[in-house]
Amino acid sequence: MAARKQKSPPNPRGRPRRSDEAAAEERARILDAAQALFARSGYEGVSMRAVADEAGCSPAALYTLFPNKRALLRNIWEDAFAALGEALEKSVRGSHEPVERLKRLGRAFVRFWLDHPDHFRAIFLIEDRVSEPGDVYFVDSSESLVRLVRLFQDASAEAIAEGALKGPDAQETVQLIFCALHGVASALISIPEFGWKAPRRMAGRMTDALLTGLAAR
Amino acid sequence: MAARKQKSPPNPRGRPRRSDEAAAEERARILDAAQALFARSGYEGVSMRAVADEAGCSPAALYTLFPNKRALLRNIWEDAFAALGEALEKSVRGSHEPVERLKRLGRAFVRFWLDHPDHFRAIFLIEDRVSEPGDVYFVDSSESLVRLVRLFQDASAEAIAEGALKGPDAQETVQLIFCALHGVASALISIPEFGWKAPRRMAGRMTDALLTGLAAR
DNA sequence: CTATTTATCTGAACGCGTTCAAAATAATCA
DNA sequence: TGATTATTTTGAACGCGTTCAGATAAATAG
Repeated sequence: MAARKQKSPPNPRGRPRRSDEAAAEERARILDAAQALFARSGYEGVSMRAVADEAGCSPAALYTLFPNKRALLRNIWEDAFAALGEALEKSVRGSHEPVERLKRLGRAFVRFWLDHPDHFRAIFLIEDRVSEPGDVYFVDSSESLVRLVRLFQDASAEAIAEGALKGPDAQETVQLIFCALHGVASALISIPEFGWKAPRRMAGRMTDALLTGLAAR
Repeated sequence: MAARKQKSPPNPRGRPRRSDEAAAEERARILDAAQALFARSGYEGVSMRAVADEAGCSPAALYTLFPNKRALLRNIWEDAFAALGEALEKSVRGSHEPVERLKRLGRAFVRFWLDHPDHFRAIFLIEDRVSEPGDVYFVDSSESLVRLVRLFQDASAEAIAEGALKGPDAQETVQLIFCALHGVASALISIPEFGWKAPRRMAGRMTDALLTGLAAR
């Protein structure tokens, strides 16, 4: 306990480290700049040089607060996850039967990404997103993401508890559903020329079939 | 008919265009160089400058034969698709029941990408893969890819014909299966820290559940 | 005040994919 | 032969993400 500031020598020499508040403020200014650029010109509009210009500092200065561009962009993802979470919650509002809830969540999940393909691309379709040692893990980086996953988890657990889905494992069930939905969004967005039969109906068909299968196994 | 060389004036002035054979040969040399570099040091080892060095020309010269880096890398994908096709064919060799065949195809499909994550990343997890006007479409760019998709299509059509899957649409059925499998591979590869319950069992669970659902609907 | 120490910031550089004007090349025409 | 013309090749440049040695800034110590 009291791990922070464990050792603060009473007379620090040299320039003092910038205060947490100052750092947070600067970080916020930079993130706002990035947000503005992303909104204005999409992912490719957000270059480190442009962000630095917008924030009024040198490109190199960004690297004192963020290890790399992806860390900087996490902020934008957080906003997207928050919006997705809202859309998901709205989709199940007033609906109580867990399997029906899962179906609605699935459709809303895919619809959200189809409506925000730039965000999906920036988040999932970039190779160097894979975590590096010392990096904050993707799935732990967003409060909203964690909460959003819980919507699926809760509905699955309930469905299993009342026998509407055959578990035994709620976690595995959730992961199957998530993979399938992610696959629909990913394939539709990243292979648009595939000749998809009914893009906007795909999520519904997928959840219906998968949940039927998970109920019967 | 006879659309090629329709108009070749008898006395062309200026330096003659390089022959088709010469162009093909040069293309092959460049692709070999790229192949070697990819095998040696993965995706990030394949830079246009490195390829040019290996092929003995200037980086700019590459752009007379390929519109961009991705077009150049399509060759490597083609090889991956060919290998995947072989793996898929091997997985259903000696198996005739169409639903069982689909299950085997599904498992083999995901297993292949999990065994070749670098290829998967290079092909699917890069944002600028999205086709541009005038570009050869991704799905049409590979003979092997087309043939591989047909394995799924044939099995699905058979399954529907004999009532083991409820269509009505074979194409849509295939697309659902493909999305689900792509989702499993994509999620497992691009979000390794998710805490997957049983990565290597996922594909089997997915195809079992999905096909059960598609049979019952 | 100056010297010292530490933290922060920046300009220059690297390799990257890509573009383009200019150079080199290879043919025909006179 | 040299002039002309079309094609290929290239060197230099752009903006990109990122790194790093050195400049600058802000505190204490004397």
